[in-house]
Amino acid sequence: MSTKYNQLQEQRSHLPTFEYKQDLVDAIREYNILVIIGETGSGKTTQIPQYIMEELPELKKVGVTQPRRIAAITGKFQFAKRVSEEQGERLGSLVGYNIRFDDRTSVDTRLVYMTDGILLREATMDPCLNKYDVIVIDEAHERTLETDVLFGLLKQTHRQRPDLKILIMSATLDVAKFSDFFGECPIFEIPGRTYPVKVVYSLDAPKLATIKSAFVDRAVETAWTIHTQQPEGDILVFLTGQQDIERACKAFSQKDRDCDYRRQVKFYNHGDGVSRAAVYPLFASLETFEQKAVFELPRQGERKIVFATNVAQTSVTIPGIRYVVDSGFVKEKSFDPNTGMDALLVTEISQAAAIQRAGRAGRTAPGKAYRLYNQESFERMEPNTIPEIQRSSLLGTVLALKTMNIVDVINFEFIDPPEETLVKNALKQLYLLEAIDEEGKITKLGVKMNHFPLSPCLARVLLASVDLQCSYEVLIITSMLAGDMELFKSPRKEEEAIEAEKCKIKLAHHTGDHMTYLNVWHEWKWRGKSRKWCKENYINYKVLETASNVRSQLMDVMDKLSLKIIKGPLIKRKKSKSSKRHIGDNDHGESVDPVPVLRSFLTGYFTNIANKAAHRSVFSHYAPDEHLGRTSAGVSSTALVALHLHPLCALSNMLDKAKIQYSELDWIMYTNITYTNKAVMKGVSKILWDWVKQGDGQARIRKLPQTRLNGEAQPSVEAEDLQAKQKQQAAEKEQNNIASLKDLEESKKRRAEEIDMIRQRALARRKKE
DNA sequence: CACTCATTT
Repeated sequence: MSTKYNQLQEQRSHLPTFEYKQDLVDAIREYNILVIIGETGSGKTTQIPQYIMEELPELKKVGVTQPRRIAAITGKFQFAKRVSEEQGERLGSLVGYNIRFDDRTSVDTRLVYMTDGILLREATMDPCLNKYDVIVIDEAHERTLETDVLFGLLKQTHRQRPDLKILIMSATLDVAKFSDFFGECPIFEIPGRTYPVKVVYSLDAPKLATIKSAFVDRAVETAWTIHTQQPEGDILVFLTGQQDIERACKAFSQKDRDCDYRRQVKFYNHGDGVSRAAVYPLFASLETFEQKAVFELPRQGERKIVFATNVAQTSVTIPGIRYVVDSGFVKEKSFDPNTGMDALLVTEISQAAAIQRAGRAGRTAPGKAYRLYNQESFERMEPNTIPEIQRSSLLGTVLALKTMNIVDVINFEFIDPPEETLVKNALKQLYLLEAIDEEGKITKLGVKMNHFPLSPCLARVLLASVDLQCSYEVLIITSMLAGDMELFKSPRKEEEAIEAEKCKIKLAHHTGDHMTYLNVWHEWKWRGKSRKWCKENYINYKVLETASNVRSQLMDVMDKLSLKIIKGPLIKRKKSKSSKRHIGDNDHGESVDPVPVLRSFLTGYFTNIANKAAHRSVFSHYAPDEHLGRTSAGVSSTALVALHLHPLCALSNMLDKAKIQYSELDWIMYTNITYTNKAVMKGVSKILWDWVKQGDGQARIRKLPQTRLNGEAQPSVEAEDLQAKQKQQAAEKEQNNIASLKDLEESKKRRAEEIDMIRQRALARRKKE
């Protein structure tokens, strides 16, 4: 061990941080808040926490956060393990890590690496973080939602516990902002170790906007030019999504097949003979084994060309990349508080992202980055990517803050405050879910909801299911929905696609997706949780595997809160001639009654209901009044936008295969909605209007105007007048509701305009400083 | 016939 230990110590002394060890230690001793700029390859993540342990014994417990688990486990989990070895200890004793489903710490652990989500959760329970003497926020430049909330909390904590050492570690982006936020604290800079990257701009593309329609083809062309004219080194091409990538891979492979390498490849030094291209797609939803190939070395005489999404920008590092092709675009999600929907749009990247993408070419040797846009376009880009907190639903965040008794959430000290409407939207939703009261204070129910690692809506559903006596079933469905990953695969080969459709139909429940999920779970369990069965039925094993983990975690929480897990009532299937066991049936030919299950879901999603148009497979959102989803013109925009079923929905499938008729559909509830080029619903089940009427959700909606959800002063007389007026309007609207749905056809044009407006707004939000 | 980038408790 001692030889290895000595070797490791020797290696440590060659890292760029080593030179600054004493200065760093002095700075940490002197200042309680410090910003550290550490470039890639400086060794900051592994070394600085160790310096604290070695030189500052009075600081007993050190917590270091990372934005992703992948960093804590695979690639860089090595760092928890590595640091342990460097300290001559076993992982989990002196040095450990704590991520969801995997806590590797003990009472003796001094240094713990964790995800920022874990620390945020701990902070909700103990805002002063009394357990720790040092908190290190690593990769702060990534500005995850969790990091941003932690910033605000740490600033508060600092006032109450000035002795807590706070270290903000970031790559060289926007650090003055961090220092300003933490009272102009000192900034410490450590150089990194990367190779120079030459940036090559496209000369014939005047504006980024003009290449938007053609960037895939242009990216393929550029990559091909590099492949045929540049010396050795692999190529990484940044595109936006699975479809782009698959198209690009196909086009590039075709060129590769058509090419006479001996004649056409100008610059060639892969040894002897003819070179070939090894083309790989890379995106997060790719199966693990498919992803693995990307990280293997190319065969002799081959050049690796990887077409990737943004995963390759931050989450994974591919060895051997010397050329980067940057399309200049990214698919970005942004939550629109006016409609309550996520927009997923192809948008221009920021300068910071462009720089980061280019940097991927210089990890192993000097490299080149080809931008498909010109320098002027680069200069006109936003300097930084809009932080996640300004384009996400803040439902969970606001619930967490309310749990910490922060009533005035609007004025919480965010480093980059989100738009007020974003916070207000979350406040209203939380009130409707009964998580906060009229005064904006957390309710008992809200406290319970916050215990669950779920979106507040799903947590509410789970709690409702306990009262409705079907928590066993709802727990399963909730676990499957929590990850929002695709359960059913959609293979690209035609024969396979047909097979996959058949499987989906076989597993489908007539009420829609929620019960279908339950069917899938039961079948999977029936088959001994087999991976083979998943493969044969075109089901994502990963989804069921994580659902299984989530389920046991949720069960622990339910136990702690003394919530009962109750099996729902069964219904007897009508006698059929065949003795074959039906999907979802038990051994006695009984199946789960869908009614209590769906009513539980409606408790959390009663605002997500829609009604089908007369003769088309299009739905119209039901907005009981303008408090949810309203535009400044006072028109409920969601109500005007046509909602579509996602092609993977059970109902959509059954409609296609004529298993059910359009006329059988009336009201539906959805758990998820996203704009791409239209509004698409996922997680859709049939419901009855009676259930909506019987719930107390509608009454709460009417009470909204008299609430003070951010702890504002008493409502004025004027507001009460407004409330009375709105009450009347709501009643009128209720009556006109059915009639107004018939106007759907007429409002088709307006809807198209609305969609356009919403997209414009999403883009404008990006543009806004 | 049209489909969701990336994270995480």
